[in-house]
Amino acid sequence: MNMNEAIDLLKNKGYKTTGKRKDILTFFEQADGYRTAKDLIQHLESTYEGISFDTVYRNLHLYNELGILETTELNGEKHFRMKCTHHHHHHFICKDCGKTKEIDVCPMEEVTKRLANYDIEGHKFEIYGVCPACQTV
Amino acid sequence: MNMNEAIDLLKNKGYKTTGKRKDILTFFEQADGYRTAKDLIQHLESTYEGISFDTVYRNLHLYNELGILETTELNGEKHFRMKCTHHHHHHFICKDCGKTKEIDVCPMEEVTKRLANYDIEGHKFEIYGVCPACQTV
DNA sequence: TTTACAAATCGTAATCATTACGGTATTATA
DNA sequence: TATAATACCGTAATGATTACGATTTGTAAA
Repeated sequence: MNMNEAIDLLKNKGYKTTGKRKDILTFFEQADGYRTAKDLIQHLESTYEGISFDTVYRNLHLYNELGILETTELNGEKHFRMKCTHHHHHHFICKDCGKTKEIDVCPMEEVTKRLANYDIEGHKFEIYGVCPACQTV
Repeated sequence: MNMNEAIDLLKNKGYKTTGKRKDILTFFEQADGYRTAKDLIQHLESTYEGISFDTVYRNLHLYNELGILETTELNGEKHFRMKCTHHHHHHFICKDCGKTKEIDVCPMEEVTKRLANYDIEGHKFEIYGVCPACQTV
């Protein structure tokens, strides 16, 4: 998902494309990794002083519902990033900068075989650590 | 990890084995799956009316540090279960009853190869859904 | 078995992320 | 440009978790 696809999606669904909505998309497009609501608020404050929590969280939820953003929970805080739409994969997540690296390994085919009578609704596979750019040594 | 191992560990480390601590262990031993702090408080209330949040959370953290419990974050709430100490594996987690099923599949060997310059500190692989016992059909 | 003291607990307040809401402003489009 | 639906603001409420001074309790030495 990118900026233009997201804006088209908003328009097609009848949502208004406000300046704040565009700026939120730009923020995540440039982030290239996971960011929190707090990160976003801090970023938006420079342009929109006193922006409301309501606006931020409402739009994060909207984008999540529309499949513009994907989310994960780390350290008791929700993190968001632009949704990867091209093919199924997982992520290494850098705990310092939040940037992600695609991992094209998924063991679900094998796992599904072993859970014959289970109703599988989803799965999560994430690798945590420090990316090369953030290593101080 | 089981009740007796946990109590021995507490004693060896110089922690006191109070009635509440034992009851918390019993609760998780019988749970056979993930439970929240709220679940635990509700259970303890029947024996210890007005038990303090401090007591509950302090002991959950202690048990987590000592490797008696393991934890995961679901729906914005921390969930705890007795730690599996025998060998490395992952879990299917039933969203209705919290019970888990061991999954002896872990793709980390392959993943490690693909993250040569990355400092890997941990990973999470969980499968979510409904277990056979909770399926209403 | 008392005593002494560190550890554990209580009762409650504070914190942090998130959600909710009534009133106002803005956007899309007719 | 008028209109109505949508978005936003300012702020209060919620829910999980953390924190803290005062009090109680286990443990082990005397």
